[in-house]
Amino acid sequence: MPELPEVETIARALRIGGRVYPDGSVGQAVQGQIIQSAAVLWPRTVAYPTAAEVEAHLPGQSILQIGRRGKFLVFSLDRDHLLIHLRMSGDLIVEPVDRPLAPHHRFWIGFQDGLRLVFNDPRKFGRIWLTRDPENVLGGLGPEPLSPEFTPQEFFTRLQKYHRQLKPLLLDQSFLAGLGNIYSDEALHRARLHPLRLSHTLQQEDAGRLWQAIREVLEEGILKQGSSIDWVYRGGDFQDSFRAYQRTGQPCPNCGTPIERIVVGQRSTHYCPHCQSIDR
DNA sequence: ACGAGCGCCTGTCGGC
DNA sequence: TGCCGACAGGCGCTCG
Repeated sequence: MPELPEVETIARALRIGGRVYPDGSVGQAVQGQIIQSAAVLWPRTVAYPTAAEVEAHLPGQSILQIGRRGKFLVFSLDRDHLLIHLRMSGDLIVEPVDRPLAPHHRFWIGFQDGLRLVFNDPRKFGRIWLTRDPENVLGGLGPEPLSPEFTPQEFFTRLQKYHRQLKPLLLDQSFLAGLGNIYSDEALHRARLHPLRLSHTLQQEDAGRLWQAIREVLEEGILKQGSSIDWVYRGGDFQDSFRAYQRTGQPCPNCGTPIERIVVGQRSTHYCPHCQSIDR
């Protein structure tokens, strides 16, 4: 599920609790909990250091703070930082330790009061890191799109710097942290920019519209608690606000022209051929 | 400096 | 019904 709004939704739920899962149970907060045990069920889930070291180093540490950087969840512990990337199909679930382990559980942390935090990930693409310095992992990320440091002027300048198609550029986490396939298609549609338009051809006004559109779709996404699509229900409602993503053949909300689907960088890309013209 | 292709994985869906 | 390809919210790698 994981783009910025979904990861932010999960981070908030782990901080304050109250997330309702598909089975109707309600997840509790885990911020402040003391880790009692840790188990890695699929060793390749651990990107760094090793499954054995993760299991050895986590017990005894407290979860002081739960944050997000781009699509990474950041757990600040007494000594280390636990970083989790959900990739395509990962999710974090808080449940009682006496519940049987589900087939797609890859990693879990047990707490003193009988709860555990589980990393569930059917496709096994998700990764975790345990490191003293989170910058080792997060250092290459581009700006945080909802932060005050991300300004229209700075965005315009960096768009000029590259001669790249907008869609792959927006998906590049070193350019901007947090956008994925859904929110980049939605942002480009709202900004009325073609996904293959080259970044350096944007005028300041185009860049300003794109900057605004990115902030809008992310803020709306967070407000709606992310997008729920396909067979994995997540609880968010932003899918009801899609204007382009997965709307191939359906009318553009602006002009009625059928939305088209092309493949860019191996990813489905949805856009309105009328509103999002390739030439300015 | 770019974009394309592929691998990593499991599951769902539509067509035949 | 069963099989088979296309496709899925991500990203790191190689290759031109």
